[in-house]
Amino acid sequence: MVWKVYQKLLSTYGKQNWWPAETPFEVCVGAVLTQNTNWQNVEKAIENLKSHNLLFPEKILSTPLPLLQSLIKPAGFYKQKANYLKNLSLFIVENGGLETLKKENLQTIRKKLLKVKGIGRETADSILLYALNKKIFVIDAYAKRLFYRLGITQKENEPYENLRTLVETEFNRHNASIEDYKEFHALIVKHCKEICRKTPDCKICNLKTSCMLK
DNA sequence: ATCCTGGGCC
DNA sequence: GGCCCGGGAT
Repeated sequence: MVWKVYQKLLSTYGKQNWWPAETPFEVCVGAVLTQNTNWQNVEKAIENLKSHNLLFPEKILSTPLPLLQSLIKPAGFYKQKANYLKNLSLFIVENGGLETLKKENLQTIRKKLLKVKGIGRETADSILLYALNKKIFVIDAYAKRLFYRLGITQKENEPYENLRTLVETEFNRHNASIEDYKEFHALIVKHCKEICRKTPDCKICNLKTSCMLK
């Protein structure tokens, strides 16, 4: 079922080629800044950091907190997120940088990431998949909503790990690649932003034949 | 007025 | 489980 949804979304929208970023560290920063925030506003914050040449963990650490806060203000929740960015940057530096961290086992990195204050499951898995190229699926509010509406899940607030396991089990049965993991999450975001919104636009939805909403 | 690719804290 | 954080676009 989940695999068919992926195929349908892929043929509808085509490849998304996520994550939009120039470096793995930019992915990490974006993953934190986009927490409960429109990506449009995240782009403004990232542009501010770029124009000050701060998109490096060491630079984030040496930036005075008030300046960091003001630069990321467009992304909202700027006081907590400034601290989150410093926590994450410190973690990366202490682990010898992203390239070194990448060599470690997925579950080892995930456990360590989740101990960083400000890095929850979705943010950790986004970093693992898109910055460290690890095979793990990212669940977000869109995926929860979409799967519930399609009838794949019964509860609207199905626990994160249940959904992740659901997708990964089926994807592995189909010998899915890391690219498939990346594309599916990106496609879910695109579909839910444009069609399967809070108030869905079912008339123009390509998934409606297999959707419980109809 | 509502919504946005959540997470921490109680 | 509920509440708070928050600017920007619509």
